[in-house]
Amino acid sequence: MSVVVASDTKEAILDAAEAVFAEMGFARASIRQIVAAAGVNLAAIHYHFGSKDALIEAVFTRCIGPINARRLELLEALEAEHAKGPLPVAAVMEAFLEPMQEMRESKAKGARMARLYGRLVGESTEALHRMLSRQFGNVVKRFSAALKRSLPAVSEDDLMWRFYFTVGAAAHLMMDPPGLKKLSRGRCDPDEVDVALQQLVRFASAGMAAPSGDGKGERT
Amino acid sequence: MSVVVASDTKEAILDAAEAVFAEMGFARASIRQIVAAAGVNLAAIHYHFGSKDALIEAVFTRCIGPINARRLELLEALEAEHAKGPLPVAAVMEAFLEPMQEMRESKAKGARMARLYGRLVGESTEALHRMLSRQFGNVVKRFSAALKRSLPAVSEDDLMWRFYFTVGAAAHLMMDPPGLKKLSRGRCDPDEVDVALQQLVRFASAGMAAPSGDGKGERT
DNA sequence: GTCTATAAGGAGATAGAC
DNA sequence: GTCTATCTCCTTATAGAC
Repeated sequence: MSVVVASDTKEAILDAAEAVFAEMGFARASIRQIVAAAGVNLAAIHYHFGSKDALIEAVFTRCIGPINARRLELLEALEAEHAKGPLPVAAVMEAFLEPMQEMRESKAKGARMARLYGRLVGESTEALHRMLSRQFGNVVKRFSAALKRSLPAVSEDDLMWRFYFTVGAAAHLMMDPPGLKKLSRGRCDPDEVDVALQQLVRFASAGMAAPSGDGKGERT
Repeated sequence: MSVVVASDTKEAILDAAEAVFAEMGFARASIRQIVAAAGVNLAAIHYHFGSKDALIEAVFTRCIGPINARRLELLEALEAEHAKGPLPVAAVMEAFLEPMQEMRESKAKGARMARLYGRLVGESTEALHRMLSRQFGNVVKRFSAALKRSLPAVSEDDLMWRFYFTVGAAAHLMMDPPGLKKLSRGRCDPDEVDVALQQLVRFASAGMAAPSGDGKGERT
């Protein structure tokens, strides 16, 4: 009853590559480590993917695709729910941030994907940059429009800046959990994903809605 | 009148290493590229620093040290100025964020250091992590205390989370200027450092002062 | 302190048998 | 599709002359 698993070794390589890239970063990870982890032959990577760079792209797409799909799904549900009234900014931010964080809940694979996700932003070469633009273009467009609807008083440029800062905050959280744990001496634990998500949503929502300093009157 | 330049080649290596690391990342940069850029011999790096890892640490320290010193300086000036009244949160955030951004103003070296700074957070190995903790420990302690004074209504843990998110947003901005420029189709330019700083300070200040959701009533 | 020369190994990629 | 064997290149690091 084999419905075809699309080549067993190809999937094994992708799984192993995801783990190794997440742990080592793209540059330091070697294809020899990956094939060892996958239990396949060295030449298999070049047979199935052609090169290490192509493998990186494949892992990247497989990782980020479902997250972005889920983001758009949540946003659409949100827009349907609030078809008439205003779109709460916190809900929009949660639709963006939760799919990334919820991956961390399924312990093994989640943690790996989270680390990988952070690396994608951090270790940006020109090739990775082009991929990021391609993968995120639609998400950015859709969320920008939603945020514009949520916060009509904030200019489009301001929203763009703030959305970008939010991505940075989220990426930092994904990439570097030990940092916060150490600096807070254990009191703040990014591995408590629901707490982390709540903190991030609150921070980002407030940042998004910040007064635009067209005048000069900001007040704490 | 040589007042000793602390070994000419050592400085040349540090300068070149800073540039190469900033451009390539720590892992992909090779010491051969560095000695070529510095115009010194291959063996000089091992003579002066011992290993590539030690060179990374030296470059890191030289890069981050003045920034953190300036941060503390600005914070102390701020505390002196507001000895009695409350400490405006936006001013505290600016004291933290401006030294990093102002580096970018001196075009050549500034841009390199900014990129390097971003990489330090992004490309974190365990060794780099220990260094980050060491270099940032004092800064975090001092700014946490200041923020606590600025925002007595926000819990210490919340402040810690939010400070961490701010670091992520700033690092993202340092590391990945093309990302924002591309996504905004050129409208938002991180190379306009004063605009970028203003945007970041506003976003972070609002995020810092976000309502702590002790109850459940958040409102846009 | 600075150099040349080289050691010793890891990297990505490939040819060709099975 | 999978394997072995190997090619070629580049890496960090070091030994030892000057």
